[in-house]
Amino acid sequence: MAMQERYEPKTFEAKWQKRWDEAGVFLAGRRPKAPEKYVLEMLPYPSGQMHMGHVRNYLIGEVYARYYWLRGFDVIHPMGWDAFGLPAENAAIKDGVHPAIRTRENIASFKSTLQSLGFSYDWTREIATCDPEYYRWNQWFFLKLLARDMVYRRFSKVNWCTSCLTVIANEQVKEGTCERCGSPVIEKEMPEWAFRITRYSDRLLQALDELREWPERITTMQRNWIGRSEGTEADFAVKGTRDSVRIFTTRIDTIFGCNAVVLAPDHKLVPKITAPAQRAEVERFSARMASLHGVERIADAAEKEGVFTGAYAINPLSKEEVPIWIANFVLVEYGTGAVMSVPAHDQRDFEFARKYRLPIKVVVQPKDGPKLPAGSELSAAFTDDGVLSDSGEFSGLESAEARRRMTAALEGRGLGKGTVTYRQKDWGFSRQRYWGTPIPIVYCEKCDPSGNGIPLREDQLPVLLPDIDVHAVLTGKGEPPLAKVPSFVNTTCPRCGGPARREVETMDTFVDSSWYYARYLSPHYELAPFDPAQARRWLPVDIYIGGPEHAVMHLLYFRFWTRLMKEMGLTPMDEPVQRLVTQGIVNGPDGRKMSKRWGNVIAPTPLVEKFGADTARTYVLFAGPPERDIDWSDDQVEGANRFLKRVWTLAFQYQSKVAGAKHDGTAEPAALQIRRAAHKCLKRVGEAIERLSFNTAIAGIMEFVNALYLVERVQTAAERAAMAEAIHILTIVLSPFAPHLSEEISEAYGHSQLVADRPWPKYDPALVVDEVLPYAVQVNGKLRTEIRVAAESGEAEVRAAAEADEKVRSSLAGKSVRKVVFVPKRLINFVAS
RNA sequence: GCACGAGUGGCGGAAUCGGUAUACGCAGCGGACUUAAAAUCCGCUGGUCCUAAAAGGGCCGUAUGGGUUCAAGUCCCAUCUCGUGCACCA
Repeated sequence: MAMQERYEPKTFEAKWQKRWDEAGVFLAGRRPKAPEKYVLEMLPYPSGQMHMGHVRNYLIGEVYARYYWLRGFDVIHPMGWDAFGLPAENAAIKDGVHPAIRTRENIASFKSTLQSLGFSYDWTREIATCDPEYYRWNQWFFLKLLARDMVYRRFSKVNWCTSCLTVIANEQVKEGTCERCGSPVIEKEMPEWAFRITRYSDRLLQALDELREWPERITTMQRNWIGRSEGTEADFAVKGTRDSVRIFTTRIDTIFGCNAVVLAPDHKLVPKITAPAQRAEVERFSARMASLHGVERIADAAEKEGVFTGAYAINPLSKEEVPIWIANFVLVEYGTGAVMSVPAHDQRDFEFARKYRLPIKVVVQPKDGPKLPAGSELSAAFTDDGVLSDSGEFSGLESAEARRRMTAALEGRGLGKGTVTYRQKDWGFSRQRYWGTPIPIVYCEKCDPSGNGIPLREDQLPVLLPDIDVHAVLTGKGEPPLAKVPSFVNTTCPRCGGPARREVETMDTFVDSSWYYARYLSPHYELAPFDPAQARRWLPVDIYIGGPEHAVMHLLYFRFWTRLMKEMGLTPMDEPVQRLVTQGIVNGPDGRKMSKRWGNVIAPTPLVEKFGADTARTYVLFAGPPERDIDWSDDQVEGANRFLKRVWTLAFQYQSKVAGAKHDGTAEPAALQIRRAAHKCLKRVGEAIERLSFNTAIAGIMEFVNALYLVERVQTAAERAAMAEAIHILTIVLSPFAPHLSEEISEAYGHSQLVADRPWPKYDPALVVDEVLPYAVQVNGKLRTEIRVAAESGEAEVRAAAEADEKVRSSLAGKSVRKVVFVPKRLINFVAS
């Protein structure tokens, strides 16, 4: 079939998409004996409009997946939809469109856009988390985890809008008011369901060391998030009572410098210990702190404020009496909600002591250097470790040793212990939302008078999300939406069969995304969330690609869930993902983040219309390395399109002349030159793709095409065969990037087999080494000239050739060579004086 | 404040293990083709100095200042700027 002269991608891109689909070339599992690759991109939330940032994310996995298919692997490259969630529900409150309808439309739009770009997904494995077929397994996991005591009910602070009378999300709180109605938002204690992820804090932290193919900044963020700190808890007896205050500190070595004990304003001992004379002031302060929204209390951070309670505590080691204060900077939810204040060795305590004129006592001296002045003379806290002074029997010890001995002393007297504290909290996962997975719990007054909740039996799953009258139920006000649906709420108790009420909260969508990667392996499996045999074959995921904004929450939950699944015997490994890639943002042409507000959003569809899918793909991948942000550039898009046109024109020009040409005779120099370029390209592109350097892979193909344009003569049988081979190699190396163009050319050259189903040729090692190499010649490290010598030359020959060079001779004139540094294949350096 | 990452031509970027800095693309300039333009193809393109110019050559140059080394964009120390994340965490 003759090619037409012009490159018109519109005339053939859809054809190839159909052919790939019909041939089933991207169906995972079609090479059961081959080694496997699991290529996964974070599943998208299908919002209204797909933009190029999504496309970039998926293209990284796309090229990788297509490459490994060519390399003979069995590849799974699935796509699905994170279909539950807040935006669809908020939109429904606004315009009354049922979230299910909107979500279905958005999915259809996303899917057709992805298909128009020629993505190699195995669509037979598509999942949507809002399908009962999927979310019933969230419910199944919930029941299993409840049985393993990994789920519990607790009270927790939520944002409560005083006008909507409902819980709102953090991102809906704007400067302490509700984004929707502008009314004040307060913190309110509400019951919620939580997973005991903190039982795994230590394991999740330790295993980060093993994740060598994760970006360091992601593992660092997870470390900080988990926030492990080793310290000591110590009991300060409250003078004149039987109570004691338990404090947490990482610097027990400074305890002899303690001038006060400071409690959180909402610490439970506060009302009990406050002296009558101080009561009014303490209550006023506590009330003011409670009325502040959490965000404001932190925003006000600079100013440290506190109030004396009138009570005194006894230092368990020094036996000194110190006052008990309450202060805004102590948080009830961290550590024990109480600290010892040591102003000489903690900057925050220092500022506090200055403000309220509390005594400052130095008890740690620098190991070397001058001694610290008396506490009253200090200008800032000394927070480093050092040597203890004025610390009774512990004086003279170094800080680390003192911490061990003091902790042991406290333990011995039953007044404390060494502990580990984590910043990470348990994962509260219940939401007062409609558009999520119903929690399979009922409340029965007869069987469960305390309202702990009765789990359903597995055979009662799934609890289906009821259809609703959107206007009546999704109001954004009052009770949770499901509470307004009597047919859902009213049910029977699984124990006594009497009347009962269903749990009306739904699950956080992070539950959906914690295990979806395993569901792709057997998306219609009915006995369990997925088939463990498939898990053994495909897991862990080889490469996982997504935005760095998911560094902590999603990726920690995802790791946590993987451990749970292993303990349930479902999966073989501790960690879900071998290699993690976090891709950069695609900014608008103005360098600002794409957003409707700036009107700088670039959508894929018009681009595909104008230039074709292959240009869109090639541009995005050529623009920069995957992890870096890029600014959209229309000029560079034109450049990518020009390159593909050049490929087309090249193929067009040689089609009638070389298609099908074969020759295996002796290598003629002109033919050899073409073959060298082709095989070097093959090597370079393969290596670049493996290290995800797609921009240099494309640069390598461009250089190859440029070289083919400079070929002057293609006449002999050997030359024609070399050109035919070169164009064949070109279609292969180009196919992960511009697959439609590759197929079209390949077909025109008489190949009936799809490029997507052909092997990546092995490069010929003999063709990728040069016969003559350029050597840099340096004198004292400065470049003087470049010489060309036979590739197999050793140091002596290169040196002789270099010394024969005119410029080198003049540079060395009058000097004696003291040393010669020879780097094979690169350079020779004369060190002379 | 703490942690992490980045800083290379007019622009996007390349340099994989310490070994010829600026590959490839964009923009710009020149040429070919054309009545002309566009498109296409070919070539040039870091700064500065020597020279009328060319050829040729010298010096400087990867945020800044030091250091290690025969050799530094790359390693070490300090500083500046930008980005991201976390933040009264005891």
